[in-house]
Formats: sequence, structure tokens, C-alpha cells
Amino acid sequence: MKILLIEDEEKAVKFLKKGLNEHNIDVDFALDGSAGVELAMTNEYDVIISDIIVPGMNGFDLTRHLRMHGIKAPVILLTALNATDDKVLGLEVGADDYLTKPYEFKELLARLKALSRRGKETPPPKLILTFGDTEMNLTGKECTRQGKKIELTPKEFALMEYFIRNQGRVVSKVEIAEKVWDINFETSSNVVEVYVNYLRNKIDKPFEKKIIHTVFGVGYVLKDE
Amino acid sequence: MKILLIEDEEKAVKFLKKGLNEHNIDVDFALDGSAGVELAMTNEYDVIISDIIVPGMNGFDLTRHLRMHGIKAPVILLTALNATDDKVLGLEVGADDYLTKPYEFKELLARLKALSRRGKETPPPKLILTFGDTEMNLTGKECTRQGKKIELTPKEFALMEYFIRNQGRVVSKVEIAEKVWDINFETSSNVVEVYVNYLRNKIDKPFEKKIIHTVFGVGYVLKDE
DNA sequence: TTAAGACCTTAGAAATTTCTTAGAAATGGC
DNA sequence: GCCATTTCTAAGAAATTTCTAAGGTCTTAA
Repeated sequence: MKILLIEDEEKAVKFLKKGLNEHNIDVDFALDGSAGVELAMTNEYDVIISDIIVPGMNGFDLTRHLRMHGIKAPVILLTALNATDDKVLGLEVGADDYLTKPYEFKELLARLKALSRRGKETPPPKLILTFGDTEMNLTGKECTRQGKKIELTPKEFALMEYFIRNQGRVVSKVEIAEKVWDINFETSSNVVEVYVNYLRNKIDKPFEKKIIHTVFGVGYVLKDE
Repeated sequence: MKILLIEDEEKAVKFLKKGLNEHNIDVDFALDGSAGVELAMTNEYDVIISDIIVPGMNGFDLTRHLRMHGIKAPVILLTALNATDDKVLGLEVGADDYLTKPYEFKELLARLKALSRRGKETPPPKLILTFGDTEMNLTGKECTRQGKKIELTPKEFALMEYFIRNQGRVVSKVEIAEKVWDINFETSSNVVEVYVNYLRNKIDKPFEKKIIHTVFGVGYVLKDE
């Protein structure tokens, strides 16, 4: 998340910037109104926080200005005043929220999150991993090759996912045992071999080109040829 | 503009309704939480205002509940308290604003306008969900497939609604237990399986194609094939 | 060339997960 | 309070996956 902070008290800026950064929020700031507008019009922010009283342009005018120019980023106004009339004016001008100083940092953070959330109500994107003509849809737990659906059991799916995430790199059996099976000790089991075999039957056998290759003495690798 | 007011003090309801009507705002109201949820789920409101302390269900749970069911109308919470923690909690559950009693009517009005303005920029929540030849009317709590009505009990309906809202995505049983049953702890119960079975008997069995699929070891998906 | 180790394949036993059913418990309307 | 409906529990059946084990094949290096 990236926000714009318009505030003329440098101490406040510093404090907020530090606090917000700790929560993984990027902060651009401007020390006066016009600089703020300038930044707001040339960058995309998730939220804009502005003190009501800043040099150059007050928070109301600033908000009105932004709205007139089609900038829809949510605006939070900060003020030392507690007059209802100011709040009303702020909201009417197009601000989205209002915080009275002294405010608690926690509250500011919560409001930030609430506001930024509203812009992004799109469902999470489909997670899809691919290698050549092979595709894995992690959202739907589906695997296809050349458009044909391939039914995989959970372990097979996990193994294939590990291969596809490490395509082109040779992965050892020990590594696979650790990452896919959570086996950390030396073991004489041959599960990995068995499952590689299962996978090959489904992923390679029915097709022209094989993509799961054995590197003798080292491990396996997912690649063309 | 049409709003829903959830508030148990009849005097307050009367006062607000009158005042808001004068500003051309239609007001539906509920005297307790469950009635409020019921109304919210079956009507379209521009804004929902709820007291935090109402019989049946508190404002936080109410908000969480609404959000869980995909109702995105802005929510304003009212309270006599002034604790920051409550505000934070309110915003975190998905409320959009917060007013501390006693508030001025003017301020409430301004916030209403601010919130409803922003709501207009996003499409209204869908009251009819579809998947292929299956349709769910949330308003009338009706479900049909190929035009044929399918009688569902409330829990069955909730489960089907969850499936249809997450069509194409594999949802785990734990996730279903959390979202549809509000069970947050580890449980050995098999309610989810039982209800999936009930649903299949009604949704899949009487028809050619099944749409509820088991993904062994992972969960269930709503999809074709 | 040949032996040893690495890898592949297969079948079936074991373990796990899911389905199904019946009935008990809870809920809601009259 | 009673009846009808809905919800949940429990337990065995069924289905599927996972793993083991044993024997076969391939690769490498002496």
C-alpha cells in the first residue's frame, strides 16, 4: 500500500512515516498543499492523508481540487479542531474520513486499512503455474497438459508443483523428501521414486515429449528435450 | 436514498426516521440484530446504520456477518463508548464509519451522504447468483436448476451460496466450517460432509451433470464436467 | 566386461479420507 | 406444549490415496 501524506509539521511527518513503514506502507509526503496536489495528480495512491491546515492550500480546497480533477483516492483529513461543522464540510467536499488530533496511531492505521480495502474488492487472482504446454491451476487444484485434464492425487499434485516451481533446476531426492514429504532424516524409503513414476505415467507417458528427466546420481529436473 | 437503521431504542428510531425523511431518505428499521441481518440480506440499502449494542447480535458480529455474505453496503456503527479499541475493531470487521453518541444529526447526515456517494461508484451487490443452469435468488431464498425449483433448508442454502460464490475455487472443509458454520476451532464433526451429501441429493442427483465435486484431500469445488 | 549401486516398476497392504445412513437433539410455528 | 422440520452426531461402509517391499532394469566405473 502506498499513501500520500500532506502535513507541514516535520516532526509529525517523521513519526508517521516511521510508524507506517513498519506496517509495510509506503509513504510519500508533501510539506504544503500545492506540492501535495502536484504529487497526487502524478502518482497513484491508495489513500491520501492531509492535515486541514497546511500552507498553500487548506485540506478542504485540496480535497475539492482533487475530486474536480477526477482523483478518486480516498482522502482522510486531520485536524486539531473538533467542531462538527468542520467534519461536515470536509465530508461534503468529498473527503472520506476525518480524524481529530490527537488521534491514536492504531486508529489511523485501522482507518487506512478500511479505506484501502474498499478499493480492492476484486477476488484473488487465479494462481496458475506453467511449464511449456503443462499448466497447474492452484486455485482449482487442476493440472492440464495440451489442454487435456490430468487427474492427480494430493501428493502427486504437490510433487508436480514442486517440480514446476523449480523447473530447469535439478532437485535431489533428499530435497524432494524434505520439501514435499517433510521427511528430514535419512530414510531408505523409495516413496519419491514411486511417486515420480506415478507422475510420469500421467504427465509424460500419454504424450510425445517427456518433461520429467532423471539426472543419474543427482536427482530429477523438469525441462524440454 | 434508502437506509437500514438497526437500533433498539424506539425513541431514537422515531427521531432519526423523522429527521432523515425530511431529507428525502427512506428508512427501514429493525429493533434487533437478527431482524436487521434479515432485512439487509433481502433488500438493497445505500447505507446501514447500526447501534453497537442491540439485542440479538452486536454491531461487530452483525457487520462481520453481512460482509461474510457479500453484502457491501457501507455500515456506520453507533455507540455510547469512545474507546479507540472499539473503533479499531469496528473498522477491522468491515464497518466503514463510526459515530460516538451523542452525535449531532448534522454530522450523521453528512457521513451518510459521503458514504452513499461512494457506494454509487461500485455496482450494487448481486441478489441473484448463478452457476450454469443453477440459480439462487437471495431475496426470496429460492434455488432453481434448469428452471426447476429446489427446496433447501437454511443451512443447505447457506452452503450452496458459499459454493456458488466461490465457484471454480476449491474450498476446504475447514474453510466451509468457518464461513458457513462459524466454527473456528478444530473439530471432529462431519457436518460439512453430511451437508454436502444433502446438497448433492437435491442439486446433483436429479440431474444429468453433477456440479459439486470432491477434490480428495483438499475439499470441494463447484464446476462443470 | 562386470559388479555394485542407482533407479524403475508393480502389486497389494495399510492408512486415510469421504460417503451414507439412521436416529438423537435442537429449533420454530401453532 | 406439541408437532414438524431442521440440524447435528455417530458409526460403519466405501472409496481413494499412500506407502512398503521385492524384483527387475539401467548406469557407471574399475
